[in-house]
Amino acid sequence: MVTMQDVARRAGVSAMTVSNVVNERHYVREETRRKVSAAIEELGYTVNTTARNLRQGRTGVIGLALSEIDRPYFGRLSALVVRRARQHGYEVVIEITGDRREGEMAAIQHSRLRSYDGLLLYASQLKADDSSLLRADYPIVLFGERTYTTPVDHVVVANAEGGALAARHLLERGCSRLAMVGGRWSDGDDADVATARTQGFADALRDAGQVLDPEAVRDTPYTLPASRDAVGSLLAVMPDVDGIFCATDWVALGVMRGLADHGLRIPEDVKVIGFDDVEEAAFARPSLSSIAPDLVGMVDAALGLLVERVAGSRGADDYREVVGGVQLRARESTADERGPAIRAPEAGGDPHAGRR
Amino acid sequence: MVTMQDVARRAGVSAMTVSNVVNERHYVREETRRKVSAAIEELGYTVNTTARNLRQGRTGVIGLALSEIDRPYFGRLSALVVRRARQHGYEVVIEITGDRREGEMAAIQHSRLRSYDGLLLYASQLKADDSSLLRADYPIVLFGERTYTTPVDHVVVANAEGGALAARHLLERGCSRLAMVGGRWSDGDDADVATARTQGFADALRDAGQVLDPEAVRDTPYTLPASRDAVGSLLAVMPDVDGIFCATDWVALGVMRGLADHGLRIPEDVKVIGFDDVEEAAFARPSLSSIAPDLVGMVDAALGLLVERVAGSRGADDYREVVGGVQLRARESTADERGPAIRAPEAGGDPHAGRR
DNA sequence: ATGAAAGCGCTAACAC
DNA sequence: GTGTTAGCGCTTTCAT
Repeated sequence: MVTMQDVARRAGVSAMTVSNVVNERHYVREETRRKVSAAIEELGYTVNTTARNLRQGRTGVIGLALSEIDRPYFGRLSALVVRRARQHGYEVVIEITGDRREGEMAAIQHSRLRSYDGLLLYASQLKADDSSLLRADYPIVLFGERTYTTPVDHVVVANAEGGALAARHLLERGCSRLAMVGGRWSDGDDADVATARTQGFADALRDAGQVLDPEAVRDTPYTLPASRDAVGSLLAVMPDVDGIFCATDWVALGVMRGLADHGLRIPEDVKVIGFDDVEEAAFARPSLSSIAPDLVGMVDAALGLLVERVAGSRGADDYREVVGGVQLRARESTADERGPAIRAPEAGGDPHAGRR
Repeated sequence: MVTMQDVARRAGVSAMTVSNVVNERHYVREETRRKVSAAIEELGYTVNTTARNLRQGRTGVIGLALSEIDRPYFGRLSALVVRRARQHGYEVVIEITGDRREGEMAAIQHSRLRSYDGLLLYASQLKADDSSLLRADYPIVLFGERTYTTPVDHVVVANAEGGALAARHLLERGCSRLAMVGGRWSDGDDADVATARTQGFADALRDAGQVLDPEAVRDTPYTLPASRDAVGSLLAVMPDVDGIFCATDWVALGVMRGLADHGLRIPEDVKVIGFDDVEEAAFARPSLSSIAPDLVGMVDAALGLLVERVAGSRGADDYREVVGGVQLRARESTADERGPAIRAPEAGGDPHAGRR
């Protein structure tokens, strides 16, 4: 292994000068710079990041903890985080929590153990009781969940607003027997992704004079098989359903398959709308209407908050909440029989991020 | 920040003893161990991985370089790699190459710069000419590409065999006007994923007395829009196509959408088969027949090779090639009109990995 | 079974 | 502008 010392000897300077060249500090004489650069080239020197990090008291790595990586939404999220983090000078290590509370808590522990500089945590299962963990003297930004009781930086989709958009869209397209798959009724102060979307959906229906039958909200895991099978149990309690809001597009893909298995046509018999606007949605048959969150804006905000927190440039009591905007993308799966089907897909728009 | 020294003072021992406890070395007296553990607990000590790594000359991180993360196949691959690597005691940092040769070369450079302990590289664009890079005195395992000219550890899907399986399946199901989307004719010794699958497909057709029209092989990017649009150009040269082999399932999803846009029914008018067996495939409508590689076996093999290489437990001239097995998964998209449609989906089997 | 000394490769702080 | 000194937190080596 070639060290700075080796380069310094070769170039006839001190290690410090090599360091100055490597780090592009400006006050190095041009001639010296060239000598050192030549020596680096000849010896094939690369800096030892570990040593640099030890000296600087950082690791240059942030953790990204999420439920699963092999689902379109998380794939897209990861891609955005990795790219953006690198722009901030950080590498990203991915941690899989399996969507379990223990997994999410373990990620926090593990993250500190591994000495990441900070953690971006997609937490769906952490409850207010777990706040002590989040309070940790450790830079954490929560993503995708809203926590009311704990002071913690977090970025959240406008879940309730999205649910309301979906409700109004289905009503407008003539649906009257509405259901939700992947929904859950809130049972306290906390609102996770599922309950927030359900609440927004139910509230908007109520405002329109409709009541959402509790039986019509199927609380199923966000997997393709479970979502497909949810159709059967939904039809058992509501055989004449004509509009389904799915908590995520992934759920919707399973539901569409389930409806087909029951011989139901989309959108003629049942209209379907999802949430997340993953790329698959626009190419499914029929193309899937969806609520599109401003993922790019949210990732930017989250990393901004995390980097600030790591740098300590924000006070210990100064916590922020960023709410990502949502937009309706109407496609074939909610097309009105009276109008022409909308052809898929269009380019993504540029939703706005609200900041409080 | 709490250091070993702090713990040592608190427990009334030396730092070395704390180190011995932390690393679970066996020759520590039980009483001492308890004292130290208590001090660690009280002070909330965690080891500084950076310092440990500096001392041990490793980073504990391996790089995973792949084209894109936000595609089902790569999502699944990443999930497997992350889980398996952790079992070997490594974290994984993901690098996106964008499926460009420069991206792949940059990943190697970057990886050395960042001092990862090793690199798992999904390379599709590296040519034999770039062999010097791979020869680097740096542990690299190639994944998904076959390289003939360079001595390098690599793990590869049985691409040609998979292509042949697809060909024979389509023929067996009565197709006679065959095409391929996402295929590419080889132009040299090297065979990347696309050319290997194309070759296997074409060879199997030839063996069955069919000739694959060069015009019927559409070399399009592996994206949903490009794959959908490829259907139009394919129909222009081959209006009566009745069987399409898609280089990946992702391509197939786009092709299925494109066929629908042209009013063609699957499988009645055109049968479609993909490659990779991603979860979406089994839930598409119709469910997509696919060639399923033994991903689990391949990831195990790749990490095994990489860990050996990092540990230096294999000679500098001892390079291995591992070939991952493939299996046919027949589903609705290639169903025979004469027989009943096969209902999706079944659990994944346990393909065999061949080792040469 | 435990401790003391040394040093991994780098850079902050200061001296020249 | 460039060099010297010191030390980040840990573990290897060797002594006790």
